[in-house]
Amino acid sequence: MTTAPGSGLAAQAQAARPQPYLDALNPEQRAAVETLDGPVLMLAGAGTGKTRALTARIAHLLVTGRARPNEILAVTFTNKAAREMKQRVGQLLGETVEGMPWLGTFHALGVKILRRHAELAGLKSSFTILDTDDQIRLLRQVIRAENIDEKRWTPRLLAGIIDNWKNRAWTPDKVPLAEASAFNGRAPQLYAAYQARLKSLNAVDFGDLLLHVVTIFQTHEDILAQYRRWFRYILVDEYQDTNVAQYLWLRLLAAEHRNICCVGDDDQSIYGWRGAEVGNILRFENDFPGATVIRLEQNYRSTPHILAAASAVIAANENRLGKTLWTDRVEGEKLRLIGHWDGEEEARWIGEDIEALTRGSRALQPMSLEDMAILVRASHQMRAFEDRFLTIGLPYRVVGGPRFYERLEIRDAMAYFRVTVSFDDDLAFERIFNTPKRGLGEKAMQQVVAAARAHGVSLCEGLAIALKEGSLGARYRKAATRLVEGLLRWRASARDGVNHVDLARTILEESGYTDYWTADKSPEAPGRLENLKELVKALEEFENLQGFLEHVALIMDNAEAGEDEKLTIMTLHAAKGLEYPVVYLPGWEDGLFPSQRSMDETGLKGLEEERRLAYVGITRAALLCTVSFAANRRLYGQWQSALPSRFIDELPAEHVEVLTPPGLYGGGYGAARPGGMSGGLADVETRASRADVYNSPGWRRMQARATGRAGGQASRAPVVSLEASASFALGERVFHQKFGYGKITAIEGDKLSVAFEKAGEKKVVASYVSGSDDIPF
DNA sequence: CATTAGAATAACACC
DNA sequence: TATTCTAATG
Repeated sequence: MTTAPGSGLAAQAQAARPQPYLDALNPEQRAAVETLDGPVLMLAGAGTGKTRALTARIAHLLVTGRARPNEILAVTFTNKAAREMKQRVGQLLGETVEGMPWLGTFHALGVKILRRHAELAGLKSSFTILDTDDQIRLLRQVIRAENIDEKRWTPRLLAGIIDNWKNRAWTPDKVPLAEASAFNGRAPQLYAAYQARLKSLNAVDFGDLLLHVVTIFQTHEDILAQYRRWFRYILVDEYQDTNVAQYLWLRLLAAEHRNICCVGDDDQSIYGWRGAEVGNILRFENDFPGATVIRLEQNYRSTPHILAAASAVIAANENRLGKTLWTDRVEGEKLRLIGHWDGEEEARWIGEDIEALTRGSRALQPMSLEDMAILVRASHQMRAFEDRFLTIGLPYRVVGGPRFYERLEIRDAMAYFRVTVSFDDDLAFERIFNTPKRGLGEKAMQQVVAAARAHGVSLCEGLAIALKEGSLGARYRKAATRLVEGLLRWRASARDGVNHVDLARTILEESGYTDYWTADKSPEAPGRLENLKELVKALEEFENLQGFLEHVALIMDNAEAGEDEKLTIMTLHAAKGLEYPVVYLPGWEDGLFPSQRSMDETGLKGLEEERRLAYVGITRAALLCTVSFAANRRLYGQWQSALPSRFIDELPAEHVEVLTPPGLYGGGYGAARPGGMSGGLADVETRASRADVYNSPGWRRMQARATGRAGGQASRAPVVSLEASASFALGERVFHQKFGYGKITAIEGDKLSVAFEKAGEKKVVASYVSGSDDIPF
């Protein structure tokens, strides 16, 4: 039993220390900082300085001696946020706070706790964390083992289901019958089999990091009590995005002292698909009766127009607590809206606009690229921008795109490290077994599996045994022996304390992996070698291989430390919690944003989440926010056309400046060009027509089309084709991307029956067919 | 066993 | 369109 440190005398002595960090706070923030005891719910709108309040609160806890750094549990949503918070607390206190060991994401904290009590979950404390890729491969094995058709019931689907269950803290035996219909009712059984496989691999997936810890807390009074004593104060950021498992975790820990402070904004709840429950935030006062609720509503980030536009959009949501953000700023740009013919033009326009801003345009000072961000709904939108910016040489950085650690060569290399660290890691072993190619194929693997099964050991040991007892085909012996010897040698080196960076290099060389890529003459080979070098370099920052592997599993954000100024491209999700002076929000088209899938799957709920995403996007901007959409976009190499997002209708006209791009709606006057648009006569001259555009027949027509023909005009024809009628006539000769030419034999609504010349009679959706005379060439 | 051509399929967001 | 999977061939 430790006595409570920081109480009594120490606290009094320290209370006298200066607290300059309080001066910078408004009354609400200050209340949030100084109400230290008991439950506190901070409802903090976008840009209201909640991070400032949170960090000040931590500083206050430390300065007043209420808690030591290691007695505060602070949960953030992303690793980036955790880093930033650590740094800002350090700044407030004028020194780096050594050790806030319990400041991190739920997952990072989960690992930490689980490592201490792994045996209670049937694991060794050296367990590995599987990434999504491994998870899918493992699930495929499980599905195959049960003789289920993996085409109909895909591993991906099962992964989603299990993830969902884990988010709700359901172990296989706790899955309610009513939820168990997928996979012909066998999903819980598959889930159980999967958990068993994980255990035997000494591995966990992301969901387990929470689930196991909750289970341990629920079943081991003593351990829970220990942590309750330990974490004297609990802080939770982005509370609106916590799922049930996380909620239970927090409630278990806070139940006794109730010193829990949750910060959230129901309007920024954008992780419903990951099991987040906005209900958690709405229920807070029930869970913690007598909670102090503090609202932060003064926005320090955005100009009035931006704020008004964002507020108007979010106001369309039914289910919200309701908040009124205000600002005492007066001046500022309106939100800009612009439509484009296609995605490429959108990218081109944004590129030019950005360049104009760096030179100084509009009423704004020249801007640094660091101050600008393009926020997209889906990561595939990034490509058009990357292509464009590469050609014009505009430096950019992608956050959260295809990640470094997901590349083939990096995953291969890491698999080698993983097996070296843990021979039990069958998944990694499978990966390296014949990588690089060493003549050990499926047959060889089967023999290894047989040996491993017979002795009840891992594949790696199975291979060693098979070699020893001679059950491995003669043709495989040479290569297999080399592999086993290599692994043993590397393992021994690791044990002898050989520097892990050198060891990594050795592994890559001795395994033949580096040579493999050196010998490869394909154009991407040099890049891959380059990446491997980078990987080895990255190891330097860690103490050993294991530490590195853990880092990689949890921290997938590539926080590239770049000195050069770069523009940022990222998803809306990744942008939460960040702010930029200049923000571009491209791709506001129905179907893309709001995403069709989101609406199909969860209906109104999904739509409202999309709308919150729009709100998050707009509120990232401090000075200038530009929304854009494209009439046509390439999807899977097919041209698709779309209507402007319904969220665009929700932007109040008085806060929006509609720009007309060259070439659309018959526009094209120079005033619309970036660089040429700064005030002056042109502005006055075109204002009326711009407003008209926003309310123009063309606009209305596009709206009206929502009910009419949807999609596909494959033609690159001029703008006029937007107006061309799309109706088809019986007997008309048409062209289809896949089936070629054919004649229409029947029409039902938007479905056509077509007798194709090559493919025979097919039913197709009208939008995939074009009249044969406007085929693009 | 490896290579290859052709087919299938994919893409919503993240720790 | 770009990647991945499959079956057929070397």
